Amino acid sequence: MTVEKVTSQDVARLAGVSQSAVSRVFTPGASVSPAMAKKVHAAAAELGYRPNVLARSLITGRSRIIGLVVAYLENQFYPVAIEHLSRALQAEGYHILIFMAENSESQVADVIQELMDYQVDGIIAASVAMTHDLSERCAAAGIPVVLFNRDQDGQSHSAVTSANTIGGAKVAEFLIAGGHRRIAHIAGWQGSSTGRDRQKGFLDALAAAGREPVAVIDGMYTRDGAADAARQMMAMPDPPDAIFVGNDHMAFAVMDVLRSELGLSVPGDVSIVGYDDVPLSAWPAFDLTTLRQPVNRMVAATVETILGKIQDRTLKPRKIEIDGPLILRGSARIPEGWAG
Amino acid sequence: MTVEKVTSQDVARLAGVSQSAVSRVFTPGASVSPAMAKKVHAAAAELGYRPNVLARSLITGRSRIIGLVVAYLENQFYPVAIEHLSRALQAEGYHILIFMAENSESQVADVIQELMDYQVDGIIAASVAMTHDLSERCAAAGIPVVLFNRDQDGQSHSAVTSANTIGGAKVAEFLIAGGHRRIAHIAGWQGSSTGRDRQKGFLDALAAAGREPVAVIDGMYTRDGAADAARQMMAMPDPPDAIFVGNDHMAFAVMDVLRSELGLSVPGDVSIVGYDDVPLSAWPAFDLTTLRQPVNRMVAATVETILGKIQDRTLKPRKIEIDGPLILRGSARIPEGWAG
DNA sequence: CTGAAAGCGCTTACAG
DNA sequence: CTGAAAGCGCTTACAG
Repeated sequence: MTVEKVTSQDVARLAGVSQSAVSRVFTPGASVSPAMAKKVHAAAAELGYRPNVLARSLITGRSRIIGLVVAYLENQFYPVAIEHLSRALQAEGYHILIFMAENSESQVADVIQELMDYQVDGIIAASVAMTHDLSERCAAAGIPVVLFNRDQDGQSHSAVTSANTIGGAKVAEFLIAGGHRRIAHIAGWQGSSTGRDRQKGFLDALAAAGREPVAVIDGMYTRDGAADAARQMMAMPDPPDAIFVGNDHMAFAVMDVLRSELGLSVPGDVSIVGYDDVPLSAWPAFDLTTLRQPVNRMVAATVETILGKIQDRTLKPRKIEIDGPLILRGSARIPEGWAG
Repeated sequence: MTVEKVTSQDVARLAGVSQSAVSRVFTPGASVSPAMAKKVHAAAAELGYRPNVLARSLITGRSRIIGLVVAYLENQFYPVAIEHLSRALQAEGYHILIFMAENSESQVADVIQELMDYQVDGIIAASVAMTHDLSERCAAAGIPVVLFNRDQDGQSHSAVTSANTIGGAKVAEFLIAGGHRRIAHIAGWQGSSTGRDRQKGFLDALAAAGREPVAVIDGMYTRDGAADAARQMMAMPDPPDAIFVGNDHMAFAVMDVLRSELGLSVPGDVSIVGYDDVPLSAWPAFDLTTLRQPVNRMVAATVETILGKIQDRTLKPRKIEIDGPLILRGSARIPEGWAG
């Protein structure tokens, strides 16, 4: 079992042409005569030659690799996003080098450093905290950074999110219109922009209607956090009759507590609304009413932003917010004549 | 915003040493005096130098990149596996270049080819079909291949699976012991080794007990396939009182049909047993009895196998089967005094 | 231990 | 259009 690396030299020799000619044949847009191309392709096919992408990257300064940093995959939103991101990038000739990181500053910093060692052309950080300093370092190194489903202060990075504040407000209006009297919120992690924005939009819209939440607890984007919050709320003397939960992943945990643990009915006793619209939400077992984050459009915007910046370094970082619809299902009372 | 690439030359100049010296300081195990190391580190820190991994790879012939090919991420088993795989490989200084592929031979062949262009040190194919020819090409190129959660004929690749035949048999014995009279099977995709092995183990064990399944339908590992199969089975004059479903992902769809669509009770009317034990299975909404695939051990075996082969090319490919336990939950009647 | 030199497999001006 | 040459940023024998 011989491990023979076939190089452009070998092909050149067999085809009886120069090594540069071989290189040109495999460089889109380079000028080669049809005769040359034919000879070279024949020799290449015979030897099974393909250009070494790494060697090419060393010269061109582009690796066609995008680094993706992601914290955890239990929330189905992320696998779905990764799948879309990966396919979209592949279609453009790019590939994803994936790094798992704890969502801590030092971990993320280490990971980004490793990513830079690989000479990635760009970095996508999905729901992961980046310090201001870190994103400036990337910018200084000419590596575009786009935050996916999270934003933070600073102008050195781009960010793509759904319109979280508006989304939170939509849920509030929907629950009010549904005639709910005691509305509560199990918030997304308040250390994240999505958690804060959804909560702000929700509470502001409530206030605009002269209403106040009966309870607000940070669910930390975890099942345990959400489940505990649900137990606390339902143990109140006057428990809520509607809960807006900061994402679907937590909403499932809340429904589990209400139905399996407390024997309550959803939406009979409590209406539940989530945020994301992951595939699971449509399954009959949950049938969750939720504010959809349009993954497809978020991914398209992310890919366009990062590739744009790679091709034209002078482009300014931009913040994109994409509006999503409320998806009506069976977990929350639907106001009569509701049209959104 | 200047994009300055700092190279070992720059560091050498600043430190007043040769470029090779700088290289040695960043090469673990190379011989350098403490004084030299200190000078170089100081200069490197000042300039923010880090070695270019791509240039290094060109010489060493190792990229420290592992290609991962995966078909779809809706089944939660895969995100979980990717997360574990990624973390385990990161801990060893390797990283994952991820490729999504349709599970078709030509698509997979294309993807593998691209992976080889990136000079990956090894390839992990998760539940994806590889032709014999393809895995031989990788072997010829000196790139170890390990199939994760799938196997097929041929000795040119390694494979890590759970003990699927034994697992299928365990489920059969459990359902028989539970006193079920009409046992059916919604099989995993029969084009896959896992689907075939689980079915074979299940049917053989049934036969060994003098029993026959009342129905066997291929669920294709999809929600739709499984849901249709469930509808067909429940429409039989004498519907099953127990169904072994080829994986958890399908089992959820089956439970949705039984409970939400047909108004049946699980396990009151029908016992359901799945295969995988994804995190979702433990959620109260499903509470699914299932044969666990020990992801941690499967991942550990995969990492060990592929890194072993990278370090020692003479190692033979190997097939590893890892036994998993039946996890008892509420979706299937538990035989009295059952101890496994 | 250290430096000068060759070379990994390519791309890309530069002549012709 | 084509070839000879330089060079991308490193590692690694080879002398000293």
